[in-house]
Amino acid sequence: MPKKSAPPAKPMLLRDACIVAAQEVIAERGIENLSLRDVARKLGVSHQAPYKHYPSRDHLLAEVMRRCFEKFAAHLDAREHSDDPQADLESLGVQYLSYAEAHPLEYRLMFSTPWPESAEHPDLVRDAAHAFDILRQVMWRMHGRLAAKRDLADLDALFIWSSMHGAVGVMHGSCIDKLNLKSKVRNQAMTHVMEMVAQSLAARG
Amino acid sequence: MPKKSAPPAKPMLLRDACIVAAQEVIAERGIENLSLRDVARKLGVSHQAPYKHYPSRDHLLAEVMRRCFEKFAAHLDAREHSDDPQADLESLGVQYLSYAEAHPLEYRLMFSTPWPESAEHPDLVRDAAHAFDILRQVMWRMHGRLAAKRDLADLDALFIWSSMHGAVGVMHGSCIDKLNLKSKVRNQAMTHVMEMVAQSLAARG
DNA sequence: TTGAGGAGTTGACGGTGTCTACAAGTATGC
DNA sequence: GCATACTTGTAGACACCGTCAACTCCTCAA
Repeated sequence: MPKKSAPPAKPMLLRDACIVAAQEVIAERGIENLSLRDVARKLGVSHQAPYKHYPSRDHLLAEVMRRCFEKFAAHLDAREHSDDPQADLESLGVQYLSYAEAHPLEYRLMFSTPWPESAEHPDLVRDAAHAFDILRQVMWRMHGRLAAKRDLADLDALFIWSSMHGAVGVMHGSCIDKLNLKSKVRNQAMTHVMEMVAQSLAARG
Repeated sequence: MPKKSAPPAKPMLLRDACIVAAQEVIAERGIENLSLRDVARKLGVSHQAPYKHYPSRDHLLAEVMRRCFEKFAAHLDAREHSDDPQADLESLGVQYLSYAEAHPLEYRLMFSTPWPESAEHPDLVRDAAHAFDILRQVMWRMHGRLAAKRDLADLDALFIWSSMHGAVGVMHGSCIDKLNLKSKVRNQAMTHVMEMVAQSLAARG
């Protein structure tokens, strides 16, 4: 038998440890300051060891990103579900924002960092699409079953995502501090965005 | 007299040439692949020459960013002005999106790249704030003169900016290609976002 | 004439990603 | 029992990067 039958419980310790260490470095000093040598040092291992598990820096980064999407989707799924699509959408929005608030660097990594060559990382693509599908399906439920309304539901999903994503980018970005806005305004901004989105959906009936 | 009176027409060729070259590199290969040595090579000059004009890489980058904001604000000011604030806002939105479309890397540089230490770059801060004020003043006009409505106007401005910025980030980002959306939906997405924003503003009267 | 200072040069240092070669450990096949 | 291959890790080298320091010109005012 040339092949062993699914070697169970392979240790693969370093492979996972690299991810954890990379996440730590990113959380501490941002994506742009992540270096594989840092990761290796943090693990007390030679600077070349990670290359045995990841062909390149980008491959490690892609795996980190993929796990972020996985965690992100799980976070969205863990919302307070509701039979009312309207209420479900609202709790989805709250959950989206709370993730961005709690993990700003992971959020930036997922949505504001150029992806590595995507063809080489199908798992990353799959898990990213799955996260979006959560929103998509809420919108499908909201618009009813008619296939004709599918396009409108997708458009609305993109609009909602845009507003949430934009609000996160604006409020957590570098500019916002420099616009001398009242702190009262800044504190209300997120909820104002959510209210306006809800209003625009309601206005159409 | 210890100070010469405003030395006119200082050549300062290299100083400006560095900016132009840096913009070219960014336009060709993105911000993360910009290196000062690249810039110097492109100008046929030693790798240390740029340091005579910029104390560090970040200072050069800050100046590039500042000029982006300057150009961006000028682009917004060049819109079709209208006395009707509603129409003015719409043409402002169109202009915003057309800039992001035409200069995606500059846009990313301004709004999705961590800023260098801001205290050292007051000019950057000033020019960035000026760009936002264009939107802000349209909203002030729309809400009338009452000081009490200033906060609401600012909140609306943040909402509008969020939606536009988010739409740009979503539609020009890495994810959108991977969600198997109909191309019809993708083409309509931007205008749909603008319609929804207009609707949410109108719904409140 | 001189000398001070700006512009640009060369060289070095430590950091980085990546390539290649090498040394153990471990499983497999005969 | 032993040779073979594969895995996991090490060490060294290379090219590139940002930055520091010292050096050479060249200009222009005193």
